[in-house]
Amino acid sequence: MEKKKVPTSIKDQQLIEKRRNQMIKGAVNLFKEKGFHRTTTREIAKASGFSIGTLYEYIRTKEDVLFLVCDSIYERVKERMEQAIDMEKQSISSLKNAVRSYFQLIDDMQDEVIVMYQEVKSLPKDAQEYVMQKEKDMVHMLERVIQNSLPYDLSDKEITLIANNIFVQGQMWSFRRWILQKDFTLEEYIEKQLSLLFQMLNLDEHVTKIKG
Amino acid sequence: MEKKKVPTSIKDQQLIEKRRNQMIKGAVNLFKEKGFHRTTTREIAKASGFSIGTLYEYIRTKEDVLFLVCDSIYERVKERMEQAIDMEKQSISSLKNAVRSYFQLIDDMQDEVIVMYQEVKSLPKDAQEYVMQKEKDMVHMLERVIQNSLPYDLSDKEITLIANNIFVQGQMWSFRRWILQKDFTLEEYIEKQLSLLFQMLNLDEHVTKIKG
Amino acid sequence: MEKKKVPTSIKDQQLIEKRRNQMIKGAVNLFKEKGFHRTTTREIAKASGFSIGTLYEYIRTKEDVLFLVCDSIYERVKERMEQAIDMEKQSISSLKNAVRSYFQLIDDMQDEVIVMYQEVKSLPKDAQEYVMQKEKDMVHMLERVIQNSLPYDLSDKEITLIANNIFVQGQMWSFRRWILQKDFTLEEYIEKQLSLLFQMLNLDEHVTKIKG
Amino acid sequence: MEKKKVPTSIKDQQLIEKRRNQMIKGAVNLFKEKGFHRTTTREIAKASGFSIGTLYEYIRTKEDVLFLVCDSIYERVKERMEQAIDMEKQSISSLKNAVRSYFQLIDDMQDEVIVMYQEVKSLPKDAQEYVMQKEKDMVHMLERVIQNSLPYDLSDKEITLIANNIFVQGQMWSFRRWILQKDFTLEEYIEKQLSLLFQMLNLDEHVTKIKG
DNA sequence: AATGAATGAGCGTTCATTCAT
DNA sequence: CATGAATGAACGCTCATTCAT
Repeated sequence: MEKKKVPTSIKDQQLIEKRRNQMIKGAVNLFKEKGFHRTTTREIAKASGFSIGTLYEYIRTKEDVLFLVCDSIYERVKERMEQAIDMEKQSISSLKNAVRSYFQLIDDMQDEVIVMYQEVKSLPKDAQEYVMQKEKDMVHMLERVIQNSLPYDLSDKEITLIANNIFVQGQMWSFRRWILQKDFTLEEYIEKQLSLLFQMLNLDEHVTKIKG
Repeated sequence: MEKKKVPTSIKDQQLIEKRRNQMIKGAVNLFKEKGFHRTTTREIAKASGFSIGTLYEYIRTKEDVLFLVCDSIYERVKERMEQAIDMEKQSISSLKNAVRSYFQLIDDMQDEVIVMYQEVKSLPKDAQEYVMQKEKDMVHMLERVIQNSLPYDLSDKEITLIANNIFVQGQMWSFRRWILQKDFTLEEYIEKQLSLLFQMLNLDEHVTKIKG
Repeated sequence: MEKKKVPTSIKDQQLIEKRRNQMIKGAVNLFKEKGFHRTTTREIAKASGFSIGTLYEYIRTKEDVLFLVCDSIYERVKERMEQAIDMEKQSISSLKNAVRSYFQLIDDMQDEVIVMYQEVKSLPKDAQEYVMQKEKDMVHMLERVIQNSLPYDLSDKEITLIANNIFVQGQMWSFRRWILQKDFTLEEYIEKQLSLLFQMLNLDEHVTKIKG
Repeated sequence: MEKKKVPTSIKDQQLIEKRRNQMIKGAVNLFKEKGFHRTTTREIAKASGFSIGTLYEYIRTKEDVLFLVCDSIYERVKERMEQAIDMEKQSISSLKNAVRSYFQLIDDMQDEVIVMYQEVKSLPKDAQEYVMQKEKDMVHMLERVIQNSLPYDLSDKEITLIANNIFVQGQMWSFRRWILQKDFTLEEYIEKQLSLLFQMLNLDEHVTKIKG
């Protein structure tokens, strides 16, 4: 898929990158604290370290900021997932590693994940679709890991479902932190979810069976 | 927990109830369509069938409307979950029924579920906690069903985790509809999730094992 | 032609009329001084005697104010022209009276005429057409007076041209005041223009010939 | 009258002239399309073929551009009027030629004439007076032609009035095009106006009397 | 108890102008 | 001389909230 471009009146590509990174950094913090709608463009400009006029040299609308933020989060998540998932030698343990890395990464980016999940709907339709596509790509990565790791075959639907479950269980660690993070450490959470997963997949040679 | 009260200047309790129901009905539709922030108080008043002045006789702030709406949705969800879960005779099949009913109900109230999950963060802190408590109550219900249905014992943590997983898999049917509902019918989704769940719980006598 | 309606959220028709008159009065003065573009909506609100919020209860856009102003000016001009032109007993002297009244009226409404002539182009297309139609109506009135007053026949084109000439000579008294009003009093201007007109129409029994 | 100078920080006179001509050319088209206020300095710079920074090396304010444009238009109009009016051998037919040329020229420069008449009011006071002076000069030229062409004497006031009428009838062809140019071709318009003029001046040996 | 006109703080956005490079 | 990134005052407009009737 084509990278969606946000128009700007600035010509220096490096400067665009630099300023937009400032912007994203500033905006994520604000969105996390008060949400997209309650954050003003002036606050974004200030948090980014430049004036409101300069902000608008690099975007057209406030929604562009949100898009830039979402896009950057996905990009970073995807990048890290790709690193974590070594597609060469796939085995049960590589599935385990992939899931672990994914959960780890969600934990690192908790705030970003929350921002994304609460604000994508504020994006204009086309940007929403673009972002959904990215999410589909990520679920797809999980699907492939599962498929390649299992010593037996599962139907596509089952794989899809399991991948989505894992994906959402990751996000859940962020957006249900108020209920989960008082009962579980990250490690516990990861190991318990993995244990359930492997139980489900009948791959429990490596983990204690839920019920003996 | 005490029912959270929204102050009003009106004395007649019946009238308050009536007007607030009009309000919730009108507002929920608007929130579904355009979200809380994009909906104006005038629109809410109009959709409720009275004037902006009257609206403000029954609430103090716009956020009160959101709270009323969220509260009402939770109430309805909880009510239906309670009906679905027959706590008397608990068995494996009653767990199955409970999960089925829960997924069914989420499907019925898709829009409402989305409204809730996208807008709670706009609630003032105290209302957020109130609503979170309700959600905890609901997860608790699931926990009890699981505990009472299983022919063996699981640790509290495992039960909590499984309950949360089920809970979120329900919500996922709503807020990931764009990815799930093109691949699955509701029935398929329910049965496949149940199948995975029972596999995980080693209760697969009733369902085909994922892998023989 | 249908009267173009400017939407408002106010229900009380009398109040609308009252507030809009305040608005028009305030706005004409400002437009006259600094032009439409240099006048801010806050200034209009202030000059109208109410807040910016109230201003926008009675209009949708700043351009609506301009339209209201233009419409009101035309309405007043047209009204006075209609009074001045007694269509019953048309004669040479009634033509004279009509022109005199028209010039008189332009003098009374100098500022308004200037506002109109400098700002109509700032109106949105549809409002421009509406206003042009009104102007055509007014030229038409002059055409009829000419036609009915003359003791002989003129071609339609000649009548159109003469009517337009008179019409513009009127306006010219306003928008070329800096060149005309230092050489002529209004009476002089009227009588001299009438004299030239009657010379042109060969109706000079009542006026001294330009050249004896 | 002294030529009004627009300050610049550039030394090279030829370059100034060159750049300003680029500027006028670009700006006039933009002003035609969208008016002075709706045109941005960036657009002017772009249309002129250089950067916004460079634009501001050759002017101090946006209004300077407008002045340069108006000045240039007046200059061109005046120049052509001077060519058209041969002051040597003045006769009735030279009056006719002068008027014809003037109308012709207005037709050629319709858009420019409209720009001028709609935007002069946006000029600063001193520039307005400068431009008004130019217009007085032009009316003066018409006055002299009339005076020198007539076989009899007219009072100064009569001459002034007739000159202004002619002048405005020319402009009218531009700014009332929506009403005139659907009924008249330019030739028709010229001949009919000339016919009325000569009737008025009792110079109708060459044209059919309006009424025999 | 119901109405709806009034308010004004505050929003997103623009654009003339400056000035370091 | 030329560039274009940076600035921020100012704009048009919205909408939650109040309060006189």
